[in-house]
Amino acid sequence: MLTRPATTKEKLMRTAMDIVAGDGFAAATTAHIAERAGFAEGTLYRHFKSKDELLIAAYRQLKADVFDRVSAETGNATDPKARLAALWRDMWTVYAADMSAFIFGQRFAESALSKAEGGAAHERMIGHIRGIIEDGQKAGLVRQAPPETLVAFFFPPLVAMLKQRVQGRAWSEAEIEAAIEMAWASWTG
Amino acid sequence: MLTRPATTKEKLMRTAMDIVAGDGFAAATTAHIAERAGFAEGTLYRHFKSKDELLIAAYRQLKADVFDRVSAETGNATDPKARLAALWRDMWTVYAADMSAFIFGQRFAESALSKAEGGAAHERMIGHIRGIIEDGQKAGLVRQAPPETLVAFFFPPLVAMLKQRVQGRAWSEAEIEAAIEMAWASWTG
DNA sequence: GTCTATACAGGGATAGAC
DNA sequence: GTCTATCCCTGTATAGAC
Repeated sequence: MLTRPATTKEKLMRTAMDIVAGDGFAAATTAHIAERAGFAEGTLYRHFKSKDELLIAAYRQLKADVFDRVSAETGNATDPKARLAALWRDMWTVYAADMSAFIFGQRFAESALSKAEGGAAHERMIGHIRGIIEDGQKAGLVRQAPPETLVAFFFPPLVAMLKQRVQGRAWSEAEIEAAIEMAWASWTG
Repeated sequence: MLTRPATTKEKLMRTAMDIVAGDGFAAATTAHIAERAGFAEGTLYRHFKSKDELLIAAYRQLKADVFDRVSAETGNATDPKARLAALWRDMWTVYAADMSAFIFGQRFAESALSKAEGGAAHERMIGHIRGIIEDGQKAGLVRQAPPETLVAFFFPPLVAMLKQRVQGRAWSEAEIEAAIEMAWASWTG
């Protein structure tokens, strides 16, 4: 979902994603998706049982791709702070390079479809950072707060900054550096 | 929008809000809204030009109500840390008491309608916390980072914790206290 | 202000030929 | 696998009586 779509199925998913990101779920009609992907409407139903299934498949694929990309690049670092920084930068890089994917992910997560999806795709990413947190707590570097709280000071600020980037806010390297410092400061106190 | 609806107009807005919060925007049809509010479908159009206008009006009203409630309670505190804590607690109290309003706000903000709304309603709340930040920076208590960055370590973690609350996560007083400490730690380093 | 009835368009999904 | 044609239903909005 992050690379250029090759198959018809991928093209349909990618197109749906772009439409949702650009004009919202209401604009993502089967007619619109098929037309913009360059296929007939009937073709869509040869690849997906329903429109909702198409959107859910696109979301799952997106999350899987992001997870793979991020966990492939991170992982070498040893101390918790370096791992936090690496994960932040990886996610930033991936989403900044594909704002359409980022916006789609946000919108999907707030839609009623996320109920049907279950949220399993997102859980893996949470597990990733939980590992960093728990190692840091064992080493006595990270404060003894519930992991959920610590996670709330990692992803949400990152996402908020990406959202501002969508609106045109340019972030310098120094500002990103500072944000990572702030996340770490919240973890350590 | 946070108190019990009195007029027909308010009843329609409140019902629309509850439906969106419960089953998403797709479920908020004019027929469904009118029926659940106890009116005929045609009545809706005596109070609003369109369905979208109804939803936008509900969002604006909600944001205005939350802003009034929060700024009425906060304001007495003097030092930045106490003001941060007071604002956090106020917002927590308001939204925790009305999860439907909270979810509607989140969903609306990620919908295409937010484009038409403009985001002015949300800006006032941002302005509120910016005041705290700038005073803190002048006093040399808060780090010299861009206010946008500091805001990203206030609202987003708070919202993330409220979202978990919606999912059934119970937060103790001590945990909320700790979260406020973490927000402050991120601001001071 | 509210209701009933209705017009009208648009959207999801299927059938069947190629 | 893909396209064309089509069905049916739902959703928005209006007209007009009470």
